[in-house]
Amino acid sequence: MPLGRPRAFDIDKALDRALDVFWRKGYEGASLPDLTKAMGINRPSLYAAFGNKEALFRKALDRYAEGPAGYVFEALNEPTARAAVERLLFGGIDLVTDPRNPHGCLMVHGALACGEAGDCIRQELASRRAAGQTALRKRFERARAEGDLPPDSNPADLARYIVTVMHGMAVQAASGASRKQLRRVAETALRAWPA
Amino acid sequence: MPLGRPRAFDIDKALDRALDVFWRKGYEGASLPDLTKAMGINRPSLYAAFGNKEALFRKALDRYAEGPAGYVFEALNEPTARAAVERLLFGGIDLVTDPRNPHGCLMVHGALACGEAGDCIRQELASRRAAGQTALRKRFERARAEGDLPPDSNPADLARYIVTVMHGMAVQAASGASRKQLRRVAETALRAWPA
DNA sequence: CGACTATTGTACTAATTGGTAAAAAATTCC
DNA sequence: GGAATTTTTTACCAATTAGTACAATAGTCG
Repeated sequence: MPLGRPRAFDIDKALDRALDVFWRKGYEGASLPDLTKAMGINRPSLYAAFGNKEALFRKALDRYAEGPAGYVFEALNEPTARAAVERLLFGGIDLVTDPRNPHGCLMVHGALACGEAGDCIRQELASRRAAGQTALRKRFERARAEGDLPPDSNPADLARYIVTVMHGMAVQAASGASRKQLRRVAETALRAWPA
Repeated sequence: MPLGRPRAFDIDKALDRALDVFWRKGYEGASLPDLTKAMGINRPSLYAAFGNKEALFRKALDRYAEGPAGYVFEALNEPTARAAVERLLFGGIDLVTDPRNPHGCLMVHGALACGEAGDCIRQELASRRAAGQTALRKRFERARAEGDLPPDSNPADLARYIVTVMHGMAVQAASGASRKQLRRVAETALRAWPA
């Protein structure tokens, strides 16, 4: 039980609200009034609890990775590369078209192009996307070593291809594509999968 | 020869500079000082010549569509659907990785997520992307009617798939992917093409 | 109760945002 | 050489940006 006046809001719920705002408007597009209003707190409370806008975004990003985007880790643990890819694609579609959330992917459109103020976050997102791609490549390398993928397949190329399709689908979702439409995209994309 | 004091700058060159700034920073991320500095003019000249920031962006967008993105029209005029798709993919890669330009696609990351101020441009970009996808679908419908695509192929799905890959590659390019890497992505994507 | 500690609300700051008023300057028309 | 017209320059505006100082408040500890 901490000392001093108790915090009057649920810090996790507030973070969820902040995540929602960043998800919908991006890092630079989300203003502090937007955030504080959605979080139901005033500005000094935000700064006391989260640091500043950038730190708040990073915490929201962590929450995004562990929560909504958590399916990625499960996908990588599927027994076969094919199963992993299917789960990645269809799980990703469910995420970026979830009616309860803003459509699209925070890691893609949180800060894809921005002014100097957001450059640091832009790089952070790019490096997280790259990390995801690397994890997938490693999964494919393992699959090839296990005979799950043919010896002439290229894990790096496959990983980049799958990630490219996923990012493209995030753009599609942000533009209003439906879950059904994206599932057909995923099925088409899977036709490129090595036999 | 127009009346009054002659304009001291080349309006087309200025627009090219503005396009470059928007391309690199996005609509909201590009500030007026960014723009005027790059264009080499001061603010009232910008407003007199282009209207306002939004009108300037729209003109830059038109220029983008006719100039750098002009390959799309040529691609759609290729004799076969397969040739059109290849030209679309590899031409798009050349565009989004052109060392002379900011990496990525203005129509994708010009305003993917933003505050209320940019919402109008966000919709404009989404509708232009949709228009491109529709044009591709029509091209595929024609191809199927001509026997160039198998009767059981789905033009709408194929168009959405190709556009998705292209948008994904734009994200990849904005994150630093090389031309060579994206060409391998395109080759992988083409394995999904109907025989 | 009183000391201590942390959060809250209000009010503020300095810088930046997009946009403009008004005068000076450069050209054409008569 | 004016009069008319348009662009340039400088200076400004109101609104918004992220961030903070400070006093009031609400708790725990002794």
